[in-house]
Amino acid sequence: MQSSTLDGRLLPGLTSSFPFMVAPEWSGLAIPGQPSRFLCSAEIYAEGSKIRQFHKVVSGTVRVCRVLPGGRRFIAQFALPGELLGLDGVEEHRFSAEAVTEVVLVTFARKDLDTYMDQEPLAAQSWRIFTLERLAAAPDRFILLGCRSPTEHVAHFLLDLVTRSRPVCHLLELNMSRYDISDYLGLTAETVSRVLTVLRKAGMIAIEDNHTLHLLDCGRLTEVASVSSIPAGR
Amino acid sequence: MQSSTLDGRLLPGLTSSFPFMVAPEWSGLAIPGQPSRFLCSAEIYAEGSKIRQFHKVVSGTVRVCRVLPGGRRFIAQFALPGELLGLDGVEEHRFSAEAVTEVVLVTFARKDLDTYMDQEPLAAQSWRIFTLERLAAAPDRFILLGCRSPTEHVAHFLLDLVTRSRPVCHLLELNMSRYDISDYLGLTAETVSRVLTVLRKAGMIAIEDNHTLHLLDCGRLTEVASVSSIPAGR
DNA sequence: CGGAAGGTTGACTTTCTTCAATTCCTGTGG
DNA sequence: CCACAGGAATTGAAGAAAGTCAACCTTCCG
Repeated sequence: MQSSTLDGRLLPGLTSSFPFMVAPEWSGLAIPGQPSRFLCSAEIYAEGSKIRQFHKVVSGTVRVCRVLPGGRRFIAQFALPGELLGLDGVEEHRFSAEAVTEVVLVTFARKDLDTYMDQEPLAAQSWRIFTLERLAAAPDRFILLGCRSPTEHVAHFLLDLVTRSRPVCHLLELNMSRYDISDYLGLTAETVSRVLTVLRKAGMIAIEDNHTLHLLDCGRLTEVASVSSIPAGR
Repeated sequence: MQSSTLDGRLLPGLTSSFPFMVAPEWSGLAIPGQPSRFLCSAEIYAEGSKIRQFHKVVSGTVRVCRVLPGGRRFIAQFALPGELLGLDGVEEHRFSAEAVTEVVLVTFARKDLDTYMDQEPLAAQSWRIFTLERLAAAPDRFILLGCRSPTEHVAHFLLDLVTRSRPVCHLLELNMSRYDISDYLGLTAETVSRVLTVLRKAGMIAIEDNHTLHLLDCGRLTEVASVSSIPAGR
């Protein structure tokens, strides 16, 4: 899904399963020097701040979120190792980004993006692939948020996380709190907790501790995750 | 929002308030001949079909939708005049597109996109602006779908539609049915109807007929539309 | 004129949230 | 190393809100 072919050659693209690497066609845009480090809970950028850079997560987990007028918080994205961060706006950030764990990032200059891509056709192409994929992926989340049952939504979330994490075994490291998860899914922490309990009692997952899950039956989880198990609507 | 400057010159971009026009830097990619016409309810493309083209709406309204496993339908997008259509996938369409009214489209070849943009820096840049804007806009809908109250969501929908329609007066032509609206907002038609009644009784809108609304008090509508009027959640 | 589809309204049910109480971790200091 | 404190997580009971079902009304088109 992530890579595409050009002249029969594999295009690594901007995001990659090797988070610590920057593809050669992008290295010219990376800001030189050591990757930047953020402690747990540190703010990476603030909502409303001018966008000067974007980042690639080397290690750790980042939450991209906003506090809504009523005081409620919504998390737009969890950025995992290998994924990009900081494209949540055109001129200024429309969300803030915070480190869920300790985080290491490589940084790219945003203002040089256009001139850089005019000179680097490979970079321009991998950027187009990346944006098109992301654009095409957004409606899936629309569906989850719109036609969600909490169970479907949580199950999908777990499968999504384990797919995006490198070790595709049954182990799932949940770095974020239940509150983070609920603010990402548009639910309450209580509901998330209840759903996890149901899934555990049904034997689909095992909860080693609050931040370590085992996905015991991915087949059944996938079934549960497929939207609209029951409801009618319309 | 739509246009950006390059060398002090205004970049019209790919989408524009003049739906019948194709910006000069894009004309080379447009498939020559008459714009294509679709009757009301006609299918423009099918879910799962290979993506060969994308379109710009000249006139009419298009719904981009998918029928979910349980039989429920979800509408990912309403494409209005001047807006683009057919970017709902990388290799194949992940949604189908249907004409809500009679629809006229101009068509672009998808396979020539990469080579074309390598030759046309202006086209490449307006494409980047477009995709970045769309990418940055997606989270707003996440919030609406996730933290929605039906009232907030419907009010926002009305304001969004009237903004995207040319005549920015208080008149709003609703081409789609209540079912379309509900499938777009992740609600039921009954709920949409109830909310409209509430807004009407509160004097914020007037319902001339089922497809013609007057937004009488956009200020108050905007207030209502701002997410999280009341709820706590976390 | 009549029928079918779309739209509205009402009563009822289900579901999630809310509020509250309890338990479980984690990290800190004695 | 253990005790303790504070936050995180779970669980339960009650309440609110949207969905479901059903009836009725309206509009549009043959």
